[in-house]
Amino acid sequence: MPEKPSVDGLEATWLARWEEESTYRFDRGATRETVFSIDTPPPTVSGELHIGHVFSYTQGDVVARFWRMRGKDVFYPMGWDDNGLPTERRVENFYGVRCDPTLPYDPHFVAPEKAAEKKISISRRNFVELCHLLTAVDEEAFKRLWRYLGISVDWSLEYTTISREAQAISQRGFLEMLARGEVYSNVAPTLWDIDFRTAVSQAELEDRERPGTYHRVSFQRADGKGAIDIETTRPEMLASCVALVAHPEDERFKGLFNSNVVTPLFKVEVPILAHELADPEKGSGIAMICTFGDTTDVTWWRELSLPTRALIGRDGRFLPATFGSEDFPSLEPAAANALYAEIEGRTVNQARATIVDALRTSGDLVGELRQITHPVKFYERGERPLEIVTSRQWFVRTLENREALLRRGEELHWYPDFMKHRYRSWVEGLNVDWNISRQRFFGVPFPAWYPVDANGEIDFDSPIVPALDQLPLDPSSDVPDGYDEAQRNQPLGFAGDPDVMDTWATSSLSPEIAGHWGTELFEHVYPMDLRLQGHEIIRTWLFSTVVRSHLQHNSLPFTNALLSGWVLDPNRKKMSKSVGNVVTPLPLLEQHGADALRYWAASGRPGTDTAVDEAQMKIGRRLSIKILNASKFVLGRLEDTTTFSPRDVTAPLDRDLLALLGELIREATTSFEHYDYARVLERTESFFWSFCDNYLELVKTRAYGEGDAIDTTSARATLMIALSVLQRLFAPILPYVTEEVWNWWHDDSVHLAAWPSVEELGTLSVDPGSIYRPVCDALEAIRREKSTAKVSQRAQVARFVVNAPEEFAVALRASANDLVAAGNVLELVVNDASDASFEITLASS
RNA sequence: GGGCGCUUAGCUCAGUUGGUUAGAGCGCAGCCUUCACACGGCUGAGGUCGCAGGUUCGAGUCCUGCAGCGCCCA
Repeated sequence: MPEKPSVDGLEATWLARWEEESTYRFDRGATRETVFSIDTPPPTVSGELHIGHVFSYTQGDVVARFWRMRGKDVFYPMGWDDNGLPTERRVENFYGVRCDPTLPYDPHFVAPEKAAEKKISISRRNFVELCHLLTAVDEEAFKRLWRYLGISVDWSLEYTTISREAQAISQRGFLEMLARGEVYSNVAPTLWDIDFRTAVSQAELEDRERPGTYHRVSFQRADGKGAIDIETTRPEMLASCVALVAHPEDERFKGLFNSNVVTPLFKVEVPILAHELADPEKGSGIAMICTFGDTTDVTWWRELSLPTRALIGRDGRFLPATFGSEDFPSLEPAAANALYAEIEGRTVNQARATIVDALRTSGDLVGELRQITHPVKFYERGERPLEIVTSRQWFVRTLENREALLRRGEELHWYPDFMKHRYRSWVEGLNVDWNISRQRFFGVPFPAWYPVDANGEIDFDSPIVPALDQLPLDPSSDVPDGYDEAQRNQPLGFAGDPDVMDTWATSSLSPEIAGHWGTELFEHVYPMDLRLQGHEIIRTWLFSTVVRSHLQHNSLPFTNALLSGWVLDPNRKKMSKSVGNVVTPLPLLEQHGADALRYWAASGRPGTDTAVDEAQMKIGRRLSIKILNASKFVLGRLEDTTTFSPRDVTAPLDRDLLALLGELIREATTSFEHYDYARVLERTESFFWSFCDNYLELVKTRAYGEGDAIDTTSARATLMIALSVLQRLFAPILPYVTEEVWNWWHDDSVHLAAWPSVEELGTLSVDPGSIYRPVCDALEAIRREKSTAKVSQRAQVARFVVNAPEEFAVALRASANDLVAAGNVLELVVNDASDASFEITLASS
């Protein structure tokens, strides 16, 4: 035990020890009954360490540590989500490169130290190599942070989502879904980011308020009986207009349904149709349907069985089209083609200017333009509005499983419970199947090839798939059975699937990847006991994991979901890179210590957003120091700490302290079982301060001074027992300081010690608090008197008269010696009275 | 537009099934250099529990409506 204990430097000491002794190693021989398995988010290793990580992972670690002390074999792995677009983005910016899949591999390529102004184009393989290189570096940085924080994962269970095993598992999952018909490929309207040149899923959408302009455009009725005005923010889509639509109950348009109008400029005859999604309040109450201006267009197109006249290409520019053809009818093809020639190959904005000019010239633009603000759909990582592009994609059937997925949501235990609404409203709002293919590079390839017919056409409807034992594979370099490499992309040969899986398609298998699906281990850890994650990824990670487990195993992937809140900046504002208020954890860790940051994180209740609060960290640090000092005081003068038992606790005050401690244990245990770690901290902390301020003060003379041997033993035994319990109650939250003080009197780790139980306190037969509380009240009265008189707390009290009701009086008489010693009281008089009152006479100094 | 959460002391938050004078920490003020702890201790001041109704012997807690803030979904 150090002369002057300090919380500084505990991390280095104990990290090394835990590593050396494999304190947190999972017992692979454990059975399902004794295992507590945790599915923790594989963080995106973007190189940016975030205080939000500290917050959320600490909350999970606290829970893991509790279950470990409860005697569970805790399966607590850690993974890194290194595949996918965020990594590609980081590699592009970090090295100043861009992937060009048409380039050949350069085995001698060395990435520049610093990104140049102009991006270098490199081959797909070179690009993927850089992704591996950089994520390995980033993962080390994350790992250091995790370890410093004291996260008790078993690092031998570390995984990455781009590893060969993760790829094999992802590909197996895909092939089994394909075999069961749960995944299909289709050419369909797809949400498309024109900058990233990839499809994105509904889960990756976000609405952003953007200014827009309503253009009122006039459509002539085909029967020549006048015109219909529509309002649109996307006049450039006019060439792909396939219908007008109004609400079925809208009296203004009821008589016009199923009659035709002619589009201005392109002169295409289109019907007026009815659909509930048409909003009578919006614009002129009647809208044009184009293929495809937004997701509502897709719904209308599908539900009203409209033709496809898609014109936006993968680069966001207008595709070639010939009016007067079967697909693009027109009453005046020559004029339509002449105008279309001006927008073909142009961007959306350029085309808009052209079309608006033409409408103005033709007189079909009615009235003034009207500025509005409206929600526009963006890819969450994107900078320009999404377009809807028709392309071939793989989809997982989520829509037809909607009801079953809703039931899974009900089956899951949510902490906090109200978070289930997030899941439910998301599932209820699904309107397209889950698109899992991405036209990108650093991801898990689809394990499929397609036959190429004699004309060189690819037959996407008959994929050639490998056997499971051939996984993982890459169809762009591996060859299907029965073919050879020379037949790649040749007539009567084969073509590999060019896409990679969405990153959620991989991380949705985190239980399978972490638990090594296909081995016996998986049977011992799946379904996981606990999923831990932030609430912002309910619709992505949680939802997709539930989908995959439901389809693959007909089960929930985990029994309980613990949702952590957001971390807000010190001013309670959302942190974002663009605002520049993102807090990095390392300086805070170094300044306040890991236990202090954990204290702050554990104060945030499940699901509750919490601001970065250095004051709170300082309180955590102060608590840690107090634990050091109190432990030192209790243990410091005893040579033997092993001989005390609850049977030695005989004094009424001591028995009552243990009774109160028993209540604390009961509450802490129940709270932890319901993942309410914040309450455990609050109650334990409060008990501990009272223990230090009151109990220690009351018994220090009896325990360590001259006195009656039996009473001394009773006090010492109580101190030992209480200290042991308190150190263990704090251990999940403050692992460093508790390990330090535990080590002063134990050989084993506190983190492997048994969670405190009421049984270890023995039989007490005391009404909890019936003695301790009145005695504390009396002690506080003495302190108040001395404080008011502005004298030292050590000042002598000549006479202390307590007028007390019977029970109060009994309590005081039972611990009169302690009270007299702690208050430095010369004469204590306890009188029976109906109401409690104190008379304190200080000794003259 | 539908839904969820929050609103309690200057600040951050507890308040479990309705039950005495509503709690904690920080901050503030005063005091104590005390033999575990000055990276400390003791004591104190400070609240018409967002607003308006209702149920009840009794409401911070239950019900209805409203307002503000935040979020989810469309």
